[in-house]
Amino acid sequence: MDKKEIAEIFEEIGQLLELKGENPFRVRAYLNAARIVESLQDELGKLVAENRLTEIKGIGKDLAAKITEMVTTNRLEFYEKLKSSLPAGLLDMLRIPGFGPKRAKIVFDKLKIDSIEKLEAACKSGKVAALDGFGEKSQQKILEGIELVRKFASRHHIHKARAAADAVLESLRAHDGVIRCSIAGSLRRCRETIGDVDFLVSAKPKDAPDVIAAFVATPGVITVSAKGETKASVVLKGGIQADLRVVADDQFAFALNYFTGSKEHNIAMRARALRLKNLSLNEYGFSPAAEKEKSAKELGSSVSCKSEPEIYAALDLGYIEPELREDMGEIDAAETGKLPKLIEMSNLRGAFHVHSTWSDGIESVEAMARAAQELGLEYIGIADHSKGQRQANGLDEKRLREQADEVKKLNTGFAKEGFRIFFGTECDILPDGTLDFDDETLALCDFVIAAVHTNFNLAADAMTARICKALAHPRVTMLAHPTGRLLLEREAYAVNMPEVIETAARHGKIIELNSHPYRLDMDWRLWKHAKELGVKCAINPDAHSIDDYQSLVFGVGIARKGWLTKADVVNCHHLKQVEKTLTSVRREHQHAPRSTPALPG
DNA sequence: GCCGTTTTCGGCCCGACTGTTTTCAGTCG
Repeated sequence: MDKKEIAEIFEEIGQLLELKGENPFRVRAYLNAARIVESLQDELGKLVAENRLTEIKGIGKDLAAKITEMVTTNRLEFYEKLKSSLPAGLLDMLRIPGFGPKRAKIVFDKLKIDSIEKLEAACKSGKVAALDGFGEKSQQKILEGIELVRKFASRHHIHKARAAADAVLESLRAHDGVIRCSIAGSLRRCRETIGDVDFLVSAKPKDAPDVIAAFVATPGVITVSAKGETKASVVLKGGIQADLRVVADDQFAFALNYFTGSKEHNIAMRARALRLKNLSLNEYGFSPAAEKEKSAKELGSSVSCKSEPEIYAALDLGYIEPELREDMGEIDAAETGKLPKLIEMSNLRGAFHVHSTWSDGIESVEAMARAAQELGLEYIGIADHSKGQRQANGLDEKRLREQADEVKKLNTGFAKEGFRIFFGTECDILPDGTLDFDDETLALCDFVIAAVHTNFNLAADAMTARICKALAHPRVTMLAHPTGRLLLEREAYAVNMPEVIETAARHGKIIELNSHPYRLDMDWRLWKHAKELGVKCAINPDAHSIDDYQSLVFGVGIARKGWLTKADVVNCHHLKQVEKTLTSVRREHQHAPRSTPALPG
């Protein structure tokens, strides 16, 4: 079993134990282990062989034995027994908002309900309301929750959440009672997909009810799920859950930090406050750990912080950017001054992977170039589809030559303006790992982006070999959307990304960050891995229209999550440097051809 | 189940809101 499978099993064990009413700390240990295993950099087999699992914080003797069992035997007896002791549908029911493990256990014990369907039927017949601890309202809420699960099963793409959030934020800012306001939560941390949107407002206590009232009445709010004096929850159009918290202005920094999360980061911060300063930290401030019954809410913070940097400073830490707050080493780095200087939108000097009307884009090459120029970029890389993409009007050899001529002509004009169009292609990687153009044709290009657009259903091994073979091709400069474009689920594919990254490192190739606006979560830890191996990344928009350049923002967000700096991202470099990089990738391989990995079978 | 300048037991982060019950448990973030 690999890390991901083992992580999933630990996660499920955590939920199953919770359903059984087990010790919550035992539950947490499993959920924690799931996170740890998934983000391990070292090879699991190696750790097992060297008996080093228990060196990992959070993995003790018991969990190490379970991991070893899974790695060596491909199964886990404990898990199988546990799983067979409970009906599978119980886990499914936990997706219903407001319906947790305790209630799931009650309806199962009392009514033998083990699926969402049965739960729905029991609610409709009034059986759930009759249970101890339940009532009419609970029953109604469960029904509404089931409705929501069905309607909006998935998380929301960041760009959709951002658009919805910006509208709400604007109306909050316009409110007279609002002193400061901000987005918090995973949206502020730039996750690619967002479960719900968190808003934070500071206001005088007398204004709070009015701010809450205005929030729940914001256009775009379809239902109000909770409304109190300092907190409200609503569902926005499109099914995006949104929460608002109102705090006093001297609590704003603490609340912003708290609600930005992640939960894991918060836990680590609180533990640090206790350990180092004997202070308890919550969303209202710091308070002496001894004064447990009187929190910072009543007393005010014992250390005043007007902004987030001051909170980190109070704990002897440098400021940690929201994107890094995942408890993945950022606190240690902040303590020792090792936090990287993350890239900013303004660091981007160019954008590769730009389409035009030559294939399936909706603007001419010149229009895309002009738009990029207006964004302040120094260059773009045109990369239209290759001939295999018939439906996308992919270019054959003849048209590619014609397009090369057009770009050449445009460049004579642009050169006077200090702008450059690099000429390239988004060349299909065929199922066997060969490319859609021959070497002679590819030689027309300044750069070549290799991309998988067909045969998505290959097994992960075969897909990995296919991509690695293409990466080893001397003419290939970079890899496009490495786990597929997920706008349509069918364009996603299984692939062993660490191996792809290692191959890119070996051959000095660039990997495109998942800057496409329509992707689901990609594991940003991969980019930390790429950085460690010295792989250059590219923040590309995969732009088919001028609007698509907006997606560069998301690419920057992902780059920040991967702790990438300007040096790690090729299109943060200036024109001359990029020119050199592209030529050197080609030249290196002319002189030193490398063997290509064999395809399995 | 993990962890340990209290080292093999007893802690483990903290608070708001809801619904139900009348003092609190469950859920969520």
